[in-house]
Amino acid sequence: MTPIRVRYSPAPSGEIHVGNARTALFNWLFARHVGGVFVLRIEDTNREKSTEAAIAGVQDTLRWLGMDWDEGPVLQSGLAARHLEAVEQLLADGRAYRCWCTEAELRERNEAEKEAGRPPGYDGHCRELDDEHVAAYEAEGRTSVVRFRTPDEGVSRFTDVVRGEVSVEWSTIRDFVILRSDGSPLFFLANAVDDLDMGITHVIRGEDLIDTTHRVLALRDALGGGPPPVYAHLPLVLAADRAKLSKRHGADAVEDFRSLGYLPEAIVNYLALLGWSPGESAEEVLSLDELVAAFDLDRVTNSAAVFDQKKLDWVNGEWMRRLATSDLASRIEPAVREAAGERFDADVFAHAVAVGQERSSTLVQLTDQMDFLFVGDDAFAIDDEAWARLEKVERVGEVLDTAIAHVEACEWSADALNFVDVLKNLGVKPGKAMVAIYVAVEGRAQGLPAFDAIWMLGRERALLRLRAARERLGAASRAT
RNA sequence: GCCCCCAUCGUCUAGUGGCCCAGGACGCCGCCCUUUCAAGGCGGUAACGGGGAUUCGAACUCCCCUGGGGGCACCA
Repeated sequence: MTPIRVRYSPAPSGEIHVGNARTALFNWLFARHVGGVFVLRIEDTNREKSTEAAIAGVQDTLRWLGMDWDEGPVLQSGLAARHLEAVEQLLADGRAYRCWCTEAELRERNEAEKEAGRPPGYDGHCRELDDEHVAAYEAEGRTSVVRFRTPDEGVSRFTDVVRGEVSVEWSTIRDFVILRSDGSPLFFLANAVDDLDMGITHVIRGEDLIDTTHRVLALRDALGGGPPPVYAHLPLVLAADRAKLSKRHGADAVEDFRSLGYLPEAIVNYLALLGWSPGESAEEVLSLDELVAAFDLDRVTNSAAVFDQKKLDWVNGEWMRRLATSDLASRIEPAVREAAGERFDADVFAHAVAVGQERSSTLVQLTDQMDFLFVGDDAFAIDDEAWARLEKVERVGEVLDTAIAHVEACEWSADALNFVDVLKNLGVKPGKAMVAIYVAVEGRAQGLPAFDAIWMLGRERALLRLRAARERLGAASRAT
């Protein structure tokens, strides 16, 4: 039995888009599920659009998401000799021919085709050129490309695992270029040759490529390449407005979500749910291992899916809470340490992560919540909006006085610090009154639990902030 | 313009002729819990695009319409 082989073949022209990452994921999950081979192939035949940085970026992103590859990265540009050989073979067999038409000529005739109500595309002008014409073109100094001769009639069909029978009339597909005038191969050719040479058995990719399959399959056939691979065209990932997801919609690349504080576990989990489902009433929060075990091409959906960041937020929150606290801490420690500098305190940090873990849905949120701890007392600031909330608290002056008195006198532990009962005795609603404490101590109306915050800050620094707030309040009330 | 693909709650989806006056998840709304915000618990809102046909019976099969998406490059 031939081993199952799949490939993920991105074009290195930028960051990995989430839709693209989803394609990588489905290939990877499928390969791991069936014990096959996952090949990473970089489709860089378009040298102008490919960069070293992008090639490295693709690998970083894949690794960060938790996907590894068994072979590669194979750079398609390094396989040029073999591509050329295939072109020569097609030329010799009469399956392809040289075309000398200039860009201007093509454009002109294309317009004419449209006028005549026919589909635009190459008209076959150079199909049967005699030597005389060729010599004339060469004398003119023209350069040529190589075009593949597509059938004039008949139907091309293939069976897609998720789409079923897919077919198209050959008459609607014109002769297409497989070799540029500079001698470099195009996607169709390189794709067909490499899949053949690499023994790829399953091609899993986005639905936007479904129409190209006929051409690639015809090329493969002309090259004498045995039975075609199994095709599975995945539904597209769309933005909320049902258009193709792009930068215009905000975050669209995996790296964007990474810097927004999303966990790789969550991204991969969420992406798996886009175009695939684990089945009837099954748990949706799944680890990579669980996904591998559950994944099945048969359960791939066939209609486009809208990317919903709200659900990603939820999945991420689930993963934030699922992670061991120490693991979570290690993921943000470098950044917090760097921002804190001298003021960093390992014990305080550990405590902050522990109490922050269940109330944040992203790493950024978690980090932001503890910034009041590692900021210098002179740099500590309360924004206007938060201060307005404090001022609105009923009997806020008394609330702050009570807090100050309690913090000054109580035993030093997070439990003993709890002055909810004292506030009740004062006759104010703790739920409302505490807002003032949050603002005074943390600089914002919501954040880490207040008594933990005070404890982490230490008696001196907490009192400094509470007194400062009381003073500012006093000054304000005198002024009015 | 031509070609291809798709069509269940706002969103992701379950559903492959009777188990469905359609189930789950996110979101949203309400209540509870509560030191803020969350988290958590409980409950609620909400969908088979339209029209034909087949059938004893259609979300599921077929046809038409409509809608959405994709493709038609010397991009991949």
